Parts: sequence; structure tokens; C-alpha cells
Amino acid sequence: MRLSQFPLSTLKETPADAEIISHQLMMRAGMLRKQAAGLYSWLPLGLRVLRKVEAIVREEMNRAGALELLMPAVQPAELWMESGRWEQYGPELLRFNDRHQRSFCLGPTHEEIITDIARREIRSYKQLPVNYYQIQTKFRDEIRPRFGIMRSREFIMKDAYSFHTSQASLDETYQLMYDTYSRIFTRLGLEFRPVHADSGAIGGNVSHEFHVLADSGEDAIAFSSDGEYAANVERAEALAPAGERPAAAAAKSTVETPGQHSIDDICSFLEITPDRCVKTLLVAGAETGVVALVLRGDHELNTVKAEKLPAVAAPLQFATDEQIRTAAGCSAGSLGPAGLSIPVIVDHAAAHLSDFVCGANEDGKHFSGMNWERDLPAPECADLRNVINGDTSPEGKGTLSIARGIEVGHIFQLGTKYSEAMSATVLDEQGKEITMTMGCYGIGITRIVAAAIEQNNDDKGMIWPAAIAPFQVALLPMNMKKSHRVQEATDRLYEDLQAAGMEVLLDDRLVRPGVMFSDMELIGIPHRVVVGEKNLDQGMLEYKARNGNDNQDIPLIDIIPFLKAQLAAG
RNA sequence: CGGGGUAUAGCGCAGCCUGGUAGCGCGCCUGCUUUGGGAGCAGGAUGUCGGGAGUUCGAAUCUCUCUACCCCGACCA
Repeated sequence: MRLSQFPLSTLKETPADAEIISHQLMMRAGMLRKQAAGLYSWLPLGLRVLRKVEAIVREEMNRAGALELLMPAVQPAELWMESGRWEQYGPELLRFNDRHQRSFCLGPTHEEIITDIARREIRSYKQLPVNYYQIQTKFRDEIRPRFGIMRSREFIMKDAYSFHTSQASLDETYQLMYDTYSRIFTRLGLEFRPVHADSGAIGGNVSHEFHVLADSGEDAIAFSSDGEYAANVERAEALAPAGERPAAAAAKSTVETPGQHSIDDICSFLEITPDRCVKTLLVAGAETGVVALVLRGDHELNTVKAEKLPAVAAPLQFATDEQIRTAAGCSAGSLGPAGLSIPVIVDHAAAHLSDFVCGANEDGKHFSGMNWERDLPAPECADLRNVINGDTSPEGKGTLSIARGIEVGHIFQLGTKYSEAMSATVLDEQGKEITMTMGCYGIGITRIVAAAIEQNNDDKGMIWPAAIAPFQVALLPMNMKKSHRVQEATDRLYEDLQAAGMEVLLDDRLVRPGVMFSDMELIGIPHRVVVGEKNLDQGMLEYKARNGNDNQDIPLIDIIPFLKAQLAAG
């Protein structure tokens, strides 16, 4: 591609509303333009990257024997009513009526449609297993779209759905998809980790997420030091502390704590550390009333775990100030587990404390020297908290550390959640009708582009992994206007490199060299060849890798094999 | 959903307090010079100052209202 024929429009200044590096760089490089909140146009430069990501995903899905199809983005409400999700799905599902007042939604995911297709197309066990996929635009009306295409409302997803006659068959495809995803993210040149995940609203049991590791990631992931265990913090199990609870040593006493509300307040006021306190959170109960959840002061409530408790309402709802006053007779800042007439559920770590500090359920007062089974009833325990750095790994060996990740893939075993609700059955070997078992497998195509930039950039701009760079080689002639020799050499090189199968971007814009250098660095072309008069005199070209530091002089006659070797090395 | 903020040229911003009819940098166009790290000089184009209503002789500026966008929060306990 000649840059004079390509609409590159770079910005020196960062648009004010771009917060994370990938969004800033994509805007500055002219890959994206915002149309409205969470809606973006992909300009030609950005689209080249997006298409490469798509192509790799498609290739690997095909290799795994999955079959591509294409489903409508607009979906009839009837199917969603059948699965029950018309009611369950919140305002993220964008609903609307057509001119005949029939209800539709914009598809945030396609379980309903694919299940409808499967139940009509698949009659016999002989047609199974099968794995359908599509690469298609999804819409989720996010409360707060942000970070550019990292969390946009409209985005492109590869979604696959498999159908089986047995759990064993599902296990096999699930494992195949797990391996395929690992191949895909490896080919994309991303540093990633598969982690155990919560299956959330989609449903099902077994589930893994694939995360690209980046500090800007919205998810927290727990890894064990022995390298075996990795899970989203949402679902990473926090083990109960080992051994017996230490014996009570201190006497219970009431301390005046006027104006001290938070754990931090209390700790600096009483000169103790947060792990010597418990905090008590009131949340809505499953049926009525409120439930108290008790955690150590330095721990955070894990809402996913809490929602799964039978006594607790899902989705989790914190008690209002009035509910707190009714249940405990004080404000939130003085809550404690003592003397409550509501269910009290205690995290393992909090239940293991002795001589701790807690709220006295009386404004401005706390208790110190508290002990379970002496000053309080024996605790009803559960795993309520997020794991933290240094926790023992759930497998019992090694400790956990926490990293940030960007979720780019998610695989689920759905079981029969949708096939049962929508009567998707086949006849088995005995001619008996059985409900198909399903799996589903998603990859955020657009998000991958952002994630790749988050992971690969420097102060000059993006540094594309070889597999998804918009162009492979940037060809920069110095002072081409003045020098016929530079122009001729460049033109010939441009033809030769293309004939050798390389994607070359020739900067024939007649701009000053500094502009070329900064633009090519900003858009992250992996390999750069500079054609200059002085070097030509020696029969040389100058080469520099985007991710390297040094210029290298390469003989003109060797440049094609040299570049081929560089490309092959990735 | 709650709180805060912003809206002025394609982009980044000033002007608003104290009302007098809009400016800076980048970008864009023309010409000349320059050409190995975002050039210089000269000339030029581009604005319903987010929409509506009001106050006023006069509104980007003051008041009300609507809309859009951004940020923060949704764990004081």
C-alpha cells in the first residue's frame, strides 16, 4: 500500500475522553472514530488489524472442525420468552418493537437462536456432536461503556455453540475448544492465561476464562505459586485457616469510638491492624428481611459467593440505612455480629479470630476482646471473601498472587439449560427422545485488538505482534522528491517486497523524515526499512525492528531474505 | 441508578467571574524555502459558542430547561 493512497490520519494530541493507553493510541493512530457512547467506526487502518484477528480465529475454529454460520443480530422476543431470559435479562438487552408492534431485541448473545436452529435441523444422534460458530456483531446496552472498544456497547464476537448426546461428548469438545483457544491466543502473540471462572448469567457449570495479562485489566485473577491453579477472583476459593482458633485471652470490653465509622477509622483510633477487626455487612435476605455477613476487616466481600448462599437474595442488594437501623439499632458504622436477631453468616477467616474488635450495634461504640463461643454464638461459616495475595492456594500447595487480566475468551459447559427450556431433542440409538447437551465458547474479537495494544506499546506508540500488524514492513524513502536514485530504488523495492509476499506500507507522502518515523512508530509497523542516498552509495539499506533499539545496515541484495527471516521469526 | 464535571473550528484548549458580537496551538488549503526524528516564512479557509426559552439596548458570558458526553461511586458497616 502506498501511503499517499491510504487514509492515515494521526493526531499528536490525545483526545480528551480516551483514558487507557489502547484507546488513546487507537484514536491517535486513526484506527477508530467514536460515533456515540460505546459505538465506534473502524477506519481502514483499524479494520486491517481486526480482520487479521478474525482470520486467525476463523482458521483455528475451522481446524477444530467447527462450522461457520451467520445468525441475525435482531432476534424475535418469542425465543427469549421461551428460554426465560426475556424476563431475566436486565436492561442490557436492548428491546424494541417493529412497525407491527412485534417485540425484538438486539442480540447480546445467541443461545436462543442457535438452539432454535438446532432443534429444527438436528433430528438424530447421528448428526451429533456438532459445533456451530459465527463471527458477528453483538449489542449489550452497558450501563457505562468505557475504555473505547474494550467495553463498548456494539462489538464483534466469535461465538460457538456445540450440541451433544452426552456429557462425555461435551467434555471432549470442551477440551478441544480449550486447546483451540490456547492456540489462537498463542498465534495472536498475546501473553494470556486460562483461568477457572464463574459462569455468571449465561448459565452452566464448568467454565474457563482466557485472560490477557495487563495492568489495566478490569478483572482480578488469582494464580498459585506452583503454577497449577488459576482462577478469576470472583470464584477463587478462600480456604479456611488451618488449625484451631487461638484461645480467648482478652476480656470483652466496650470502647467509646465517637465518629469512627470505617475499619480504617477504628484501626487508627484503637491502634490495631484491620485483621484484628471484623466488619458486618447487612444484605437483603432471599425471602424477606436482611442477613448479616461477617468478614475480617482486611477482607473484601465476594458478591458472587454471597449471592450463591441460599439465605441471601440474588442479585446481591445492600441493606438501606433504614433497614440497618431497624435490624441493629445503629448506623452502618457501628454494626457488629453481637446480639442480632437476624441470620449471621461468618467468613472462615473472621470465624478464626479471637480477641477481635467489632461494632457494638450502638452508635459510637465498639467491642474489643470479642470471642466466638464466649461472647458470641458459635459462628455459621461460609466462604464469603475475595482471596488476597499470600492466601494458600485452594489446592493446598503454594500461595496465591493476584494479577489483572482482560477477559478475551470464555468457554462454558451449558448442559441442558437452553435445550430443555426450548425442547431441543434428538432421537438416540434406541429411538428415544433425549435432550441435547450444550457448550458455548466466546471470543471478543474487537476486545482482542485493544488487549493486544495494552500489552504491547511504548512511549512512541503501538508495537503490534507480528500476526496482527496492519502492515508488516514500513518502507521509508529519505528525500525522495530530490533524489531520483532513492525514488527508483524505493519503487523497485516496493514491487519486489510485495512480489515476495510481504505487506508493505510505502510512505510516499513527501513529508519530512521525522514525520514518517513518528507515524510509523505510532501505528506500530513491526519492521522498518529506510532508503537513503548515502546508504545506497554503499549498496545498503537501513533496517530497524519496532521492538528493537538498533539500526542495522543490510546489503540491498540481501534485503528480501533478511526480511523473510525477520518475519518468520515473528 | 446516585454524585461530580464538561459542551466554543477536524483535534487539544483559552475567553465566561466583571455582558459589547470569538481567539490560541495543532491540523487543513496556497506559495516559497527546507528535507535523517513531528520544519520556517507569508497568505488563507473553517464556528447555528450543544438545543430551546428567558433577562437585557445587547448573551459564548447571567437565569431556567432539555440533550449529549466524560469521570467517580454503587463495601462507612
